[in-house]
Parts: sequence; structure tokens; C-alpha cells
Amino acid sequence: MSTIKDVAKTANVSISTVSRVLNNSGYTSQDTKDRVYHAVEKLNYQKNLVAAAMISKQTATLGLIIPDIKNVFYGDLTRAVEDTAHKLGFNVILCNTDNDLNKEREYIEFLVQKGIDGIIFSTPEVEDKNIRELVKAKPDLPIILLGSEVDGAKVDQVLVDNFQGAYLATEHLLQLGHQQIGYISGQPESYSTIERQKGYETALKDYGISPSEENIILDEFKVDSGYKNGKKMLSQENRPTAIFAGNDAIGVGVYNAARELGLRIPEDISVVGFDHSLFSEIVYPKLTTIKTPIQEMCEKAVQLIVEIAEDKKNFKETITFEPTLMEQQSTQALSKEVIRKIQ
Amino acid sequence: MSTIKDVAKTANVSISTVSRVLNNSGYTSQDTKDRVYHAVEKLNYQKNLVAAAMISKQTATLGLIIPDIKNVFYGDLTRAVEDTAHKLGFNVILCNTDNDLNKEREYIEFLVQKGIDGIIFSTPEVEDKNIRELVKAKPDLPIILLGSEVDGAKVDQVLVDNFQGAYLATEHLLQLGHQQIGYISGQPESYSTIERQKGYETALKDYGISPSEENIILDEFKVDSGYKNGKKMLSQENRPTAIFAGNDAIGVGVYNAARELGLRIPEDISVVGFDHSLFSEIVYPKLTTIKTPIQEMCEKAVQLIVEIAEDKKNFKETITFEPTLMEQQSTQALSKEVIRKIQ
DNA sequence: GTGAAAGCGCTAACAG
DNA sequence: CTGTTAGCGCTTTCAC
Repeated sequence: MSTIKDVAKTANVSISTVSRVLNNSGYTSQDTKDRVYHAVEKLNYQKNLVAAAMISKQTATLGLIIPDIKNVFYGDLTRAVEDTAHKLGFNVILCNTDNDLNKEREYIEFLVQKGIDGIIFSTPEVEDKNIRELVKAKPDLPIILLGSEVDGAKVDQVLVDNFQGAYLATEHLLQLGHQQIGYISGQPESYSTIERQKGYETALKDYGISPSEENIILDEFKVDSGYKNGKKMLSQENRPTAIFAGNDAIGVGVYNAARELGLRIPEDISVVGFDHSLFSEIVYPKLTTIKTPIQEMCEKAVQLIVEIAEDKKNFKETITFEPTLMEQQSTQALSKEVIRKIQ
Repeated sequence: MSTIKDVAKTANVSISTVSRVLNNSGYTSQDTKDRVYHAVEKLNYQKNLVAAAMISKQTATLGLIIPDIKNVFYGDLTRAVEDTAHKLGFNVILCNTDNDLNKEREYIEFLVQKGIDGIIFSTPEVEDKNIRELVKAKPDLPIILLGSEVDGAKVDQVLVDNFQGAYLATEHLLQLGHQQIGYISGQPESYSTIERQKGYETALKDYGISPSEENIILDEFKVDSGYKNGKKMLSQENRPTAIFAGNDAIGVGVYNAARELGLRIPEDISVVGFDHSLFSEIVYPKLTTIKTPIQEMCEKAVQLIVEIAEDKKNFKETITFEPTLMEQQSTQALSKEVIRKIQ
């Protein structure tokens, strides 16, 4: 592979001139430019970005840390992040942590040593101490929290209003006449779980209903978990007539549980999900869900981190996007028939 | 951030000694080692991998080029690749091309300039000329084709026996008595589409049935495409009694189409998918599908590429994994009742 | 406008 | 066993 030296030689200029031409820095005559470009073409020269990075301290690479790319939610998110990064001239290194703090630490260390320009953390747990420590140890490293807050970490954040989303979901069910509304959600340590629970409980209270413990199950944001816990919840004596699932995957699990118990959706049981992922579209009937502007959130997150990396902006901000209710076919008004059955 | 110089100073040795200790190269006394390690700890020193890469020409980074991470199949694949890479001490840069050759070329160029240690291409199209050119331009760059071949590109390959998988799927349906078997699959330019079609047609012929054009539709490997084309195919006069879907996503689309047409699965129509992705497990009834050892394939692919990167092994190999039939609930013997209805 | 030279942080001969 | 030295390929002063 040819280097800048070769280009300089065949263009009959010095390497600094080549550098100037290629980076559009400083003045160069048109004639020199032409000669350099010709040489570049002739030699099929490609800049060695490693060497450039050594001086500029910029690698045009971002780290993206998520729990698990197999989860369709992170598929959507990662795609949006990667697309935006690519548009801005950055690559992204993908890291799956399974919410394992040790794994996360390894990744962080590796990324830092590689001189990446910033790290986007998507939905780490609230107690994530790696992030706290990283912020302290490398205050100049651009960091974005995407989708969740971390206790004691003052960094830029791009969030969705989980409380509001959950409130909308629950209120929708309440307005349909449901009173016994279950909440099946993910990891209790997750920011999303926590915030959504607050929204759920607040909506209930606002409608004069006190949340009861039997109607709340926290486990994992997965289909299996929705299935298992859906079955448990729907087998109760006085079962809920509606379920607010912490995400669409859980919603799908609840569908399967309902089917096995001979309950029809939405006739016998209403279900609301969260995320408006592919899941909500492919199940039958289509899952009513909370739609979050995930695309815009990711774009914003990447724009922000690039901005920080380049401008060293010296203040932290938190941007919160509003979710909306996406009413589809899995919810309907509580019927007298169901009320009779339950009692 | 402290450098090797700082460590050398506080440990009271030369920088080459520090390098030796940290890389375990050459001899160093225990005493020196201790002093260096202490200094490292005291200064919280972290090696600058960019500088190291400049000399070693190794970045411990791999590129993974796929069509679209939103597609659950690539979610599974990417996770397996990333996990294995991580175990071997490599990071992976994710690139989504949407099978767009221009985008792919951009990514390749960028990755090469960044000095990545190898590129894994998952399911590029058969005619992908970027790969052919890359192989010619950079014969020393480790490249693996994962899941599909590319015309005229002699590189290491890790494949699944698509022909055999499709044969198994079709034979399974034939043995259940189905004669009219549809094939709805993905992009006609895709290696998987092509190979699977061959297996499908060969099975038919082996059972004395000649493939007919109306029973074959090639479109995209997506739910929507399965839905749209499933509807088309199942609305025909003399509709198939079974459908072999080119992948699970298409299978899910076919489910939705069948439901809209009032056809029950498997009573009225049998369906077989391909991949054994999450899709096949979450639909009702569970989708009979072809299971591929995707995990092992990805592990092998990464092991291979790392081996090539480190040892410069000078021969190319192709490893083909065998798929198996995963019989679930979406297929059943052709009933007289259905035969009557169709005619 | 252009070239010479220093140096980014590290590795790897080569002496000693 | 350890230190000195010469780069890796590039950017960036600083002269001219």
C-alpha cells in the first residue's frame, strides 16, 4: 500500500504539500493540487487513518453499548444509530453486554484504549457504576445516555418520556372501562421499568384505583417472560381484564399465554405494549402500543455526541421525546360478558 | 492521559522495558516487572492502541457487513459474531448496506483505511463486484463470506447447505402428501434464494412433480413480502396446499395472509420456514422450519478470520454446515377435506 | 505557496 | 536483562 511519501514523490512535491491538498488546509496552487490528485489516482493511494488518528486524536469511530442486539428493539435502535453515524462519517463498534457490568467494563476499557470519539450507552441499568466511574476518570470523553438515566452520572441524555407513555397506555385502558389492569414488565433495575411503573400507578390513582401487588410482575423484557408471567397473572382467581406490557415482546408473550388459556384478544382481555416494534405489527390482532420516536432519538443522540466530540461543548443537556398511543386491535371496551365471567 | 514515557519515568526504567513488560516480550526481571506494574497502577496508565496499531498493523477490529440489522436473522448472526470476536479480543464495526453496492463500497473503503484486521461479509448478493475488486486490490486482507458465495471471488467461506435445507423442507411436505407446494422467497439475486429454489425444485422432481411457475414467487425476505405474496398465491384458483417460505419472516407473512383468507394453519395450509429464528417460535401455531447452526457458523467464521489475520494462512477453504428440519406445528398431512375444497 | 523538521505513542532491532 | 535509537504514516508549526 502506498503512503503519503509515494504520492509526494510521484507528484514531485513534499509530503506536507500532499497533506495540505488532501485535507484542504492551507493554500496550494491549482497546479499542485492537480499533480497531487493525479498521483493519488495513479497510485491508488488511500490515507492511513491510524496514522492520522495518532495526531488528530480522532478516530471517527463511536462505541455503542447495548444489552443485546438479538432483541428487536435494539435492532431498530442500532440501525438508526449506525445510519446517522455513517451519514456523519463515523463508524460504530457494537458491544453487547447482557447488562453484565463486568462485560461492560471490558468493552469500555477497550474502546477507550482504541481512542474512540465517544460512547453511546443505551439503557444501562440505573445503578451502572461503570458509567459513573468513566465519567469521573475521563471527563472529556463524549458520552450519551440513550433511553435511560444513571444515578449520579451527569452526562448528556436522550430520553423518551416513559412515565407519560405508561400513563397514556394505562389511561387508554381505564377509559375503556377496565379496572383490573395488570403490569408485566422487565428488569426491576431498569430505568424503563421503573418509570413506566410510575406512570402506570399514577394513572390508576388518578382514576381512583389503588395499584395492587398481585397485578404487577417484573421479570425480563422478553417474549418468554411475557408468556410465563402472563400465564401466571391470567390464571388468578380475579384476573385482570387488561394488561399493560412493559414492551411489545412481553405483549407477544401475553398473547401466547392468553391463547393457551382460551382467552381471546381483545374480546376477553385487552393488551397494550410499548415501543411499536415489529412485534406489534406482525401479531394478530395487531398490538395496541406506545410509539416512541426511536429514529429521531437516535439521530439526536449521534448528532449530539459528534457535536461534543468536535466542539467540546461544555454543558450537559437532557432531551426528552414524547411518546404517543398507537391504537390498534388488541384493546376494546370492557364488556359485561367479561365482567360476569370474571366474578 | 499518561503515556508509556510517564510509566517509564516513575518506574525508573526505559520505555522499551515498559513495552517489554506490558507485552510479555523478551526477558525482564521480576523486580522490574513489579516496578512497572506499580507505576501502571499508580498512573492509571492505559495503552494507546492507536499508536500500537501503527507499528503492529493490527487494530483488533473486524468489520461486519450485513444488509440490515433490523432483520432478526442478522440480529442473531451479529450477536454470535460479536460474542466470538469479543472472546478472541476483537471488536466489530457494524455496517448496514441494504444490499446497496455504493454504500457497501463506502464502508469497505473506510474500513480498509482504518486498518481493520478483516471483513466478514454476510450474504452479499452473488454478483457483488465490490468484493471481487477488494479481493483483487487487497489480496492480503482477510475476508470471509458468511452464508453466501460470490461469483468469481476466491475467498474463505462459511456456508450452510441451502440446497439440502430446502430439499428437507420440501420433502417433508411431499411426504405429508402435499403435491401443490408453493415457494415464496427473497431477492432473486440472493444466493440463498437461488440455492433454496434448486433444493425445492429438485425435491419436487424427485417425487415426480414438475415445478410450475405460478407456485414460485420471489420478492424480499420480509414479513410484508410474505404477506403480500402469500395472499396472491393463496387466492389462486387451484391454490397450493403447502408453502415453503424462503425464511421465517416470509412464513409469518404467509400466516397473516392465510388468516385473512380464512385459512387455518395447518388444517387448511401447511407452512415451512427457514432459519429457526425467533419468528418461528412466537407465532401460533409454531412454525415448522429449517434450523441452521448459525451460532457455530459465526464462531467458525470469526475463528477463521482471526487465524488468517494472525497466521497468514495461504489457502482458501469453504466450510459448509448442514441444516436440519425442525418440525413444529405448522405442517400436517394433506386431508381429503382440503383436497375437496381446492378442486 | 511550499518544504524541512519535529513529534504523536508505541514497538523492535541493536548494542551493551 | 536493559537502554538507545530508529522509525510507523501522518499533521503541523516554522522558515523561506
